[in-house]
Amino acid sequence: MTVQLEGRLASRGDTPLGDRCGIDRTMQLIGNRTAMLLLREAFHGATRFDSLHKRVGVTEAVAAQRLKELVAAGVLAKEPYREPGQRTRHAYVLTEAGHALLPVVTALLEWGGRYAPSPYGPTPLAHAGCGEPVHTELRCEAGHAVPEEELVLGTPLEG
Amino acid sequence: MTVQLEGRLASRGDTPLGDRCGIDRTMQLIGNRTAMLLLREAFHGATRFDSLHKRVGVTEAVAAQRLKELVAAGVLAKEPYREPGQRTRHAYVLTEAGHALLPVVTALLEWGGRYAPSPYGPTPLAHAGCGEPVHTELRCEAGHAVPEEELVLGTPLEG
DNA sequence: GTGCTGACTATGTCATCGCATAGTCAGCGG
DNA sequence: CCGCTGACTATGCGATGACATAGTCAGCAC
Repeated sequence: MTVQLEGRLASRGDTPLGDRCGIDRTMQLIGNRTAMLLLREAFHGATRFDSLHKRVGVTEAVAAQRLKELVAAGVLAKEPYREPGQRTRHAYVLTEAGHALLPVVTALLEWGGRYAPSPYGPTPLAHAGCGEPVHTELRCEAGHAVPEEELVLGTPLEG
Repeated sequence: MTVQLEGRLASRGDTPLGDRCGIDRTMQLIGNRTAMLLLREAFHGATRFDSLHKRVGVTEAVAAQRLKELVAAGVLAKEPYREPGQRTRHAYVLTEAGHALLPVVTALLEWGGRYAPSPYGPTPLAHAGCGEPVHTELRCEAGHAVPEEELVLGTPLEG
């Protein structure tokens, strides 16, 4: 019923993990509502400050602050671009680390659609190739779907 | 390079999504560091208040508050139990909605291990069945791995 | 060089989240 | 019924995050 633990983790008693844990570090970097919503819009293809702040629905000050943090975290990069007849502007684009956050974003989206339903209903994800619904799930490199009770957590401190 | 949008979402201009978005609702319910860390410990099998608050490393007041919120959100349930020779206590156990958060937690863990590295190294996930490393990824119901550029987002407001 | 627009920055205020310390409360052992 | 322990609750304070309003700044159009 719970994740299996290995090595030092298995008998850590009640000592806190602190920043040994990747969840903690991730949440400290990008674990707030506004950052996630900015990422959502980045995945939707929004790149301009104006568009991002309006679509997320926060004030410019907050958007500027969060975007600065996301750039500092290496999740977004500021790239100069110029449209014809326009001055040079900066686009916020997802870095590799940013793109790697897609499972986080989709997992939050799926869960919210199912367990925090709204009058608007869930937002379905689909595969462009075959049209089938898409889910965020655990798979091992051998291709097996991994249910919770078959998940083993190693410890980073040994070996 | 970005998620493809369908229907009303495709041309929403710069209007905010607000709580039409499952990401937003999820983040409002459980989108803070302490809640995620409490869930981490719940997945590790911790059920008792004392254990949870110590392992997460927050004060009792904060743990009590967050646990109350998680119970209200339907993610944890308080269940009475009695050990022999002990008085009745309450265990915090994951509900079905709570278990459904596993992909969120593992996605955060994986990302942190890779892109917010610590001196302790990443925490590897493995499949108990075959020993292979496990990843949180997007799959369609036909079994295809879905890369970002093949992901289509529907809109909840039509049909 | 004036105006316009996109992209911020500044200020002030309020709510939320965290910490630290201290207090409460229930019930079993003695 | 006294004390201990686990599980909270209360209070006070500082940091963070949000909002609203207003100001700045760069550069192209004219």
